[in-house]
Formats: sequence, structure tokens, C-alpha cells
Amino acid sequence: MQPLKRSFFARDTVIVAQELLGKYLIRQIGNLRLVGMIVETEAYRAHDDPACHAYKGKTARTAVLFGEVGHAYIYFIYGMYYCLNVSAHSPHLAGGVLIRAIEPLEGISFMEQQRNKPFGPALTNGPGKLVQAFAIPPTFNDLDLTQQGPLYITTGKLIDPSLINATRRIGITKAKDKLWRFIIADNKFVSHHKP
DNA sequence: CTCTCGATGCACT
DNA sequence: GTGCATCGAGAGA
Repeated sequence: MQPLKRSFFARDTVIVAQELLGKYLIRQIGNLRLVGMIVETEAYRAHDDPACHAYKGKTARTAVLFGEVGHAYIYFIYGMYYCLNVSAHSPHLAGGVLIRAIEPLEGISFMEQQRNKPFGPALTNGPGKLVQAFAIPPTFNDLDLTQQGPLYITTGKLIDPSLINATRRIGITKAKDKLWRFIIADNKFVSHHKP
């Protein structure tokens, strides 16, 4: 499996969100390697999406969303969780894809320890949960995810387009009706929410 | 199974 | 001071 190329992320955020399904998120901690398949994503783009952190313009916090594509955007939320995004957008725009859930493939016992939970959907079926399971620190903000290193994304499993479902995004109050959450149908590690 | 609610800290107004 | 791109516990059905 090779890291995704920069050009993968240099396309419309909504397209990148769909195509990230099935790709592998890799976390290298010394000799330990964690691998998870991306099974749920959400697109957030600045120019037409009030729910996007970058909608009102560039600030210190959201600078990564305006920078080179393929970098990690990690933000702190609700006083106790972090969420992981990848910057992705067409040239001269801004935006990113929230990684909402992964299916654990390697390093499961380490994830169980991180989460203090047994193997099952609750291990990684949410954005805060997967960051905890993968031990991703906030200092990884702006890390280049197209280069092999402590955290990166590689090619993975090909997902049949008929298995990709689009739904409304979770937990937002603005631009609720955009169908920019993408999930792999029937995957056990996708978070379940009302239609 | 469903729904509600509190925890907890920071960016931004 | 307000509002979060969340989670898990607890109550009710």
C-alpha cells in the first residue's frame, strides 16, 4: 500500500470525501503499526458551506484548511475531544474531509487499551473515538498525510460505488440539508444516526 | 431499543 | 458570554 498522492486531495472536497472510503489510515508508533479502513467521512468546504470551520475566512485555527492539501487538520471540540480531518479542495479554495469512523485492521489490542473498551463498533465508530484509539495528538495538526511517517493515508480496498451512501452530516446546526456524509453501507463500524 | 443530558475548555463575538 | 463537526451514562419503553 502506498501513500495517496497529493493530487488525490487537490479536487473538490465532496469528491475526495467519497473517494477516501476504503482507504487505509496508518499510525506508526515505533515498531507498532495501527491500520484502519476509512468507512465514514464528511465533506466541509469553505466557499458555500456555513458549517465549515473555514467558512468565515482564515484564522489561526483553520489555517491548515487553506494550505497545501493532504495535511491533517486536528481541532479540539466540546472541551474534551479531538477530531481528524484531511485538507482537500480544488485549487484556490479551502476545505477538508472529516474522518468520522474507521474499521480496525491492525493493532487492535493497542486500540482496546487506548479506549479501555473491548473490540467492537464502539472502538472506532466516531471521530473522537478513532483519534483516541489511534493515539493521535493535537501536535499532529498540519502533518503531511501523503508522506510515510507517524500518520498517513494509503491506498486500500476498492469500494463498489453502489455501496456508498450519502446522508446529512452529524451534529451540525448550519447547512444541515447537504448530503455530504458518506458511509460504506452495512459496515459495522459506521456510526448509526437517524435519517 | 429510544431519548436526554452533563462534562469540559477554547475560539470567536 | 456563547456555541460547539462528541461521547457515554442513565432513564424509560
